[in-house]
Amino acid sequence: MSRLNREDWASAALEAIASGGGISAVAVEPLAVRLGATKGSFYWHFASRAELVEAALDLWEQRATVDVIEKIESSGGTGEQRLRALFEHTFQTAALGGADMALLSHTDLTIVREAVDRVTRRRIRYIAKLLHSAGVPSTVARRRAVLAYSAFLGNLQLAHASPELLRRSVGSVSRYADEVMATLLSH
Amino acid sequence: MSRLNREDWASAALEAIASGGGISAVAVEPLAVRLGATKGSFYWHFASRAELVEAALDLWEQRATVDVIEKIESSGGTGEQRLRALFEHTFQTAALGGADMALLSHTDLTIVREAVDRVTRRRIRYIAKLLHSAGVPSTVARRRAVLAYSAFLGNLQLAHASPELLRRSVGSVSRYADEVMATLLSH
DNA sequence: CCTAGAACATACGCCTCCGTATGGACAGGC
DNA sequence: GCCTGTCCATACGGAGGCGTATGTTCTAGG
Repeated sequence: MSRLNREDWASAALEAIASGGGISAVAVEPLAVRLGATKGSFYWHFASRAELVEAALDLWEQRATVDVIEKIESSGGTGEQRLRALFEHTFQTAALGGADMALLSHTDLTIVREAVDRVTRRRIRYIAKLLHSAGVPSTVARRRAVLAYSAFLGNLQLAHASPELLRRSVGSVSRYADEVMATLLSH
Repeated sequence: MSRLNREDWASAALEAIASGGGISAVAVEPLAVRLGATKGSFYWHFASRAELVEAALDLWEQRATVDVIEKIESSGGTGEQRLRALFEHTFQTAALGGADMALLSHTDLTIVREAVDRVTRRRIRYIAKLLHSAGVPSTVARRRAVLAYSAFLGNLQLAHASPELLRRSVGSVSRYADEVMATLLSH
């Protein structure tokens, strides 16, 4: 393995978070083993473990909001089509265990709560924007964006803790997405 | 402090979980300090830390489902009135940080996931039962119970990580409960 | 080549927690 | 009042993780 840089460590930390371990999986020595390095390397690039956690959270914030939004935005289409694409993307990536679930689980830590809060606001704001450009009045759009995101979070939680329960009661994912879309766009 | 028994320890452990610490807050030595005792006492009542976690989860399962359901059931009233009472109770206790949020955050641990799964099923089953006795056909009642619970979970999550966001977008709690009730009982 | 600094390895002290071992205190039965 | 079993304190060993100190390799520039 060649030499490592700051982002290699941050990326590995984020990966560790996403792999179910949560924040406590961001431990210097295990990560060092995983990267074929030692603590000596780590403490060259970072001043402390907290700094690594912060870097991993920054990385997550970027990938979970900015990157997704840019991808959707560059795909063209109407507001409604983009909204559909966003749901599609969300259900796919969220289902196969991104870091979202793991981070939502650690909002007792201030730094995590702040990052989650920023991501939440950015996502809701974007959903509201898409709803608005799909014809929903902006004040209503904001309320519904919050509700939609809340439903998404609950669904994510259920999918994680009781997957079979969800499979039996909710039908296919695409049909569910259609239902949600219809509810959000109704007037 | 007089002598302790098994439930004193389990109760203290559950309290530690509810106080934001999560499962990792169930540590023998800190709990011993908090109870004015030592590890010697603990390891008399329990064989291991895992056994304490299990006991705390059992206690939570009892208080978060059976006790609540019994309380609602004994309060009398129609199915609709009981449903309203359940929501009232739920929003109140959940808001001021019960153990729910902390436990939902640790479903990576098998024993927690199983307990959460059982609680989830019991709660959804009860909601469905109330909906049914309020006139909703049983199959529809079950689907809506899942959706209602999912919305509850998402709301809980938002309330925990971004409380002000929620306060601004959703109006008063009672009005929100009315909206949810109306949606669930519509046909 | 050779040197300076960047990148890394090794080894250590410290803390926190788990679990064990063992001795003591406190009750009730006789 | 003493004895047995229950309940608890003290003391220890071990593991894992953080952070530091100090040595060692790699790499670019001259």
